[in-house]
Amino acid sequence: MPVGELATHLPVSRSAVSQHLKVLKEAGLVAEQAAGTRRIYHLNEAAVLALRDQLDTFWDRALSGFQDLVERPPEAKRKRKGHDRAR
Amino acid sequence: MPVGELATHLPVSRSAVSQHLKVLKEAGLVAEQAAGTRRIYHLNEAAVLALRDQLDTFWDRALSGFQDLVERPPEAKRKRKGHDRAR
DNA sequence: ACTAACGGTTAGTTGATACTAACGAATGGG
DNA sequence: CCCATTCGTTAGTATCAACTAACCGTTAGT
Repeated sequence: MPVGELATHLPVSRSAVSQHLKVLKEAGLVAEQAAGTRRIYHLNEAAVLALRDQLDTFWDRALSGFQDLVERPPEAKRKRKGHDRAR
Repeated sequence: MPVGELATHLPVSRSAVSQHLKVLKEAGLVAEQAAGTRRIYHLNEAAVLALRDQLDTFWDRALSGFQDLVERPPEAKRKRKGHDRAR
């Protein structure tokens, strides 16, 4: 999606959008293609999913670490429920 | 764990820890018990897990929303893998 | 060449966050 | 009562994220 169009959907200026997209691009979460004067941005879905996985791992470790810290008897283990996309 | 002890494990001042704990308490993520001059803080595990769930839901929606936005053909659905605590 | 459209970049502003040092209230022991 | 310990709170400081307006380079049509 082009920057300008993207910005029409958001409550901020086109310039702000441009700046955010720059950060996202540098992080590898979006990719950009030039089309004339337009810059078409695409989500890098694999990277976003990887980010999610990393956050998931972070949470797993954090919760595991907290469990150690308070030295409580371990509760019955609870598997994370699966999440299907509801569409 | 008492505030002062907690602070010895962290790279910030005791006062900073106290301030953070206040925010966490107000958010319901920790609970406090007075023991003399000491304040013993406990994690509110249920609340932390609920927060994680909410973040999880947020991500589900965000990813679902992004999928709509780019109007790509839906990929084969991938169930989230289960996470067992490795301990 | 001129013009319009697009978007990256810069400078400036604002508000939030995180920190430290210091103060003082509360607790408990001698 | 005095003293030491603990910790919440305040004031001040620094950093950073997020924003806007403006500028200007690039592209493409006439």
